[in-house]
Formats: sequence, structure tokens, C-alpha cells
Amino acid sequence: MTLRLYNTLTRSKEDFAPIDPAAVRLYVCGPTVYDFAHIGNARPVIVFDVLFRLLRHLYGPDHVIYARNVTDVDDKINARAERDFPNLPLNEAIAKVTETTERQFHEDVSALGALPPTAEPRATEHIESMRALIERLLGRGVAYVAEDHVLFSPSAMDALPGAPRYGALARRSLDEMLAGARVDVALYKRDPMDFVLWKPSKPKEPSWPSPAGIVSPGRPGWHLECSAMSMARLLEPFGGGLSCDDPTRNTFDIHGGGIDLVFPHHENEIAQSCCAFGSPRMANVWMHNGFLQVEGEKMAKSLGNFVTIRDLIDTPVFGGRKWPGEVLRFAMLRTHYRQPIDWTVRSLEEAEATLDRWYEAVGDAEPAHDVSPAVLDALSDDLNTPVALSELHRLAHPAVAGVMTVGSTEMGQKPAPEILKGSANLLGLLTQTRTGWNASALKDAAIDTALVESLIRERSAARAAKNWAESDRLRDRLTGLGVALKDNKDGTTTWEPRR
RNA sequence: GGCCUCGUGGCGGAGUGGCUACGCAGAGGACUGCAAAUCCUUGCACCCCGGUUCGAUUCCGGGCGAGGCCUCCA
Repeated sequence: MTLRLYNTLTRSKEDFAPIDPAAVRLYVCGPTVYDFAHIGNARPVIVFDVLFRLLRHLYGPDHVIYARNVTDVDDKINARAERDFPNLPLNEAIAKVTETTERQFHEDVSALGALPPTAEPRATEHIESMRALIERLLGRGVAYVAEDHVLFSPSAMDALPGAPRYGALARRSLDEMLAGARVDVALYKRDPMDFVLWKPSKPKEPSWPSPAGIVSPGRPGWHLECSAMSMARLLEPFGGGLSCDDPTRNTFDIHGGGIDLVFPHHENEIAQSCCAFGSPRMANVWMHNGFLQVEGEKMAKSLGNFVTIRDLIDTPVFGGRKWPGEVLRFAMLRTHYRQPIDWTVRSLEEAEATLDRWYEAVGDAEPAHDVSPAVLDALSDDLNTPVALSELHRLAHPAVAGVMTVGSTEMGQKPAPEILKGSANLLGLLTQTRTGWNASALKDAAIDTALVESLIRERSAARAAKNWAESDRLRDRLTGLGVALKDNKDGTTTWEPRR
């Protein structure tokens, strides 16, 4: 079975062939840690977590390297630190902001069921690499120093033999970009399209020794951080990097992020990395997730529909209630990752109802190692999660609940609940037991178990006496407590929290 | 203004040059003291106009509509 992925570079689905199947390398742009992550930020986290899980399944869990950076050097962080901690020295205030926000981010994405990446480089840990990259770019004549800034020159890049054309990813020419430019151009730029690799810091701001040619200390530009961190984590450990002249060692497999990052961020990453290494490609495959809207509108603080992951999980602000992280993940995967998604209460309700049914079907089964071939096929077709979910629906159906054949006959037969669970696990779903899933609903609803069970006993007695009025009254009372009853065929009554 | 995506049944959402997506909701039935849950059955679609084709929702062109980027926003 071949994995096919849509490559933004070629605007088409391609067969994926890793550079080294024993070390498949994936880089995804992570958060800038200055505030709670919003639900739009959760989309790439979940989408590329599914890709990570799929790659681990296909190539082996020890053969996939997934780096997701933490941007902890950024003007927005500085502004936040000054605002929130005006009485602290700026460096301490910044540390507070970045450490707190990073911890919150990890809590949030963990609640979404995302596996930890194999590497989470912080920008502050890789300043040396950034400075080294800048000096290489200066040496190649594609960057220049102006008023204590270092700027990258796309037009110089286009004159550099072997480098890709600037704009190839975004499919835009320099002329088109100039025609569309609406920004004021800083005076120190030679050309409007030039972008910052390094800039001077004001006295109290975080700063590091600048590249050769600049006396005052400074800090890196955002685009450069990703080039440096991908180099440090995905190239250097595998024989690539600045000391390596072999362009083929300076390409990794997959680079992901939100579609809004295509230009300028990813275009600039490519420019920096390819010019520094003399390689034709920074990454072989570029993957971009689509945008998210909330109830049909663009999410914006000004529209009052800005919703963070933390809001959804911990406070009753969206639809008037809290939502389990797994419901958020399910709702996210109902739409193909490249399509725009509309984030609605109704979608979350449907996701939760489906999970209820599926947990009912899997019970407390252990996941099988084998997964449904149809699920694997769907995911292997450019992460077609909607089709994978439809196959999970089929597996959850009682008609297939007995035993089923997995793939070829030699793989044998497995109980469907185990296959359902194992297959759903590939999407990061059904990762708890039914007991655990129901317990979380119980906790949210604060149900008094002892009271519920005593009421059920009373009702059973009333039913035995054919006192239907009393029986129905008790059922209504239990419903009011958030309990759903089931009168089973064998005469017993069981209950579950009513979500 | 430039560049780029997208437009499927009541809703969500895949996919395809001719053949059932799937889920939710709706309708009918089974089960039930009545329900709930569950199961069975079932109606409903491919923005508009041209073109290519034996045949287009699927390909091409135009129109209309929605969204994204061009502002270190996933």
C-alpha cells in the first residue's frame, strides 16, 4: 500500500517515498508562546498527529522523527511580558510568559490526544545555528547588513545557481508580489521584498551576540528560526548541515503547517535553507491544513467568537458547556484536512453522540495491532479521515460485531471491537476504555451514583408491581439527574450518564 | 488591485467521466407496560451558462457566490 500525500509544491498528490525509511523526518511549525492556543491552532496539531501516527504505523514507531518547534523569541512575547508583568525585569517577565504558555500548550494538546513529537526545539536553544546560517547566507551574497539588520534578498537568490526560484511554493513571481504589496517599506531595505534575518534589540529586550559585521547585540527574525531548528534536529543528526556540501543530505521529508504560512513564512524558510545549503529543496513534501471558521464566520477577537482550546475543555462558553478533548479531535477529523472547516456546536454534538455509540461498541476491549485495511487505505490517500471515519462506523455496526477477517487470511480473524479500537487508535480516537469515557461524563455532570442506584431499585420494584405511574415518575426524576436508563431484555436495568 | 482555493441532498461531509458514499436529522416498521437505546426499511444532491463526449456532478471556458494570502494570523 502506497502512502499518497498532496504536495503544495506541485499542487498534486504524489506517492510518498522517504529519503531514508529508517528515519522519516517531519517538521511542523509550532506555536509562538505568548497566549492560549485557539481552536484554529489545534488543527495542525491534530492533523499532523494523525500523519505522525500513520507514519509510525507504516515505517515503525522508532523510524519517524517529528519536530515541532516552540517559538519563544518574538515581539509579541515581549509585548505580552511588558503588559502582564510591568514590575518585573523584562527578561524575567518573558520567561514567565513563555514558560507558562508552553506548559498550557502542552496540557491543551495532550487533552486533544496528540502524541508528543520526538523533538520540540525552542528558538532560544538554537541561536548559534541561526547565526551560523546568517553568516553562510552573507557569504553567499544573498543577504546583506543594513543599519544593524541582516536582510535576505530574494532577487539575489534568483541569481544564485542551483537555488529554487523565490516564489515557487506560493506560485508567485517577484513582479506579482511587488504589484500586490501594500506595506510600507523600511528605508534600510534595498528592495521591498527583502526580509529580516536578524534585527537589533532595544536595550532591555532579549539579545544575543550579532553575526559578524554588527557590533550591537540583536535577535533573529521569525522565518530564520524554523530554518535553524529544522537543520539542527532533522539534518545535522543525519549527516547534513552547514558543514556538509552534499545537497542531498540537506533535504528532509515533510514540512507541514497552516495554509496561511505558505507565504511568506514557508517561502522564506525555503529561501534561507536552500541558499545556505545549496540544495534544491528544503523538504520534499509541503503539506498545509485549511483554515477554520467559527459558526460560519472568521474567528476574530473583534467578532467575539474567538475560542481557545482551554475554553472548550474547561469552561462552558461554547454551546454553554465543556467538551471532552476527544470530541474536539473527532470534530476536527470529520473534515478533510485541506478543506476549510466550520467549527459549530452541532458538529461537536454529533461527534460526541458518535463517540458514545462507538465506546458502547468497543466496551473495554484491548486494541488490536492489526487495523482495518479500509481505514489504512483511506488514511494513506492523503489522510482522508472522513472516509476512514465512515469505515469505523461500519466496524461499529452490530452486523459486523462478531469476528472479522483482517486483510489477508493469514492475518487471521479478530473480534471487531478490537479491530475498531485498533483502527480508531490510528486516528488518535477511542484511546480510552468505555469505563474511562463514561467516567469523564460522570465527573462533568456530577452524578450521585448511590442515589441513582437506589432510585433504580425503587423503580424496578414499581415495575415488578406494574405500578407504571410510579415507575415513570422515577424515570423522569433520573432523567432530570442526567441519567439515561436502559431496560434490558433480561429484565435488568442499566444506566449511563446522559450527555 | 494581484495570486490561490472552494461551491454536493434539511445539515455535516467523501468521491467519481456512465454503477450505494458515509454520518446526523426526517418518515415507516420491529422491540418495549409506555419509553429510551438498538435493529430493519426509506425519501432527499451534485451553483448557473456554454463547450468536449455516446454520456458530466466529475474534464475545459465563462459567470455568480464564499474563503485564504499579499500585514512575522494555524
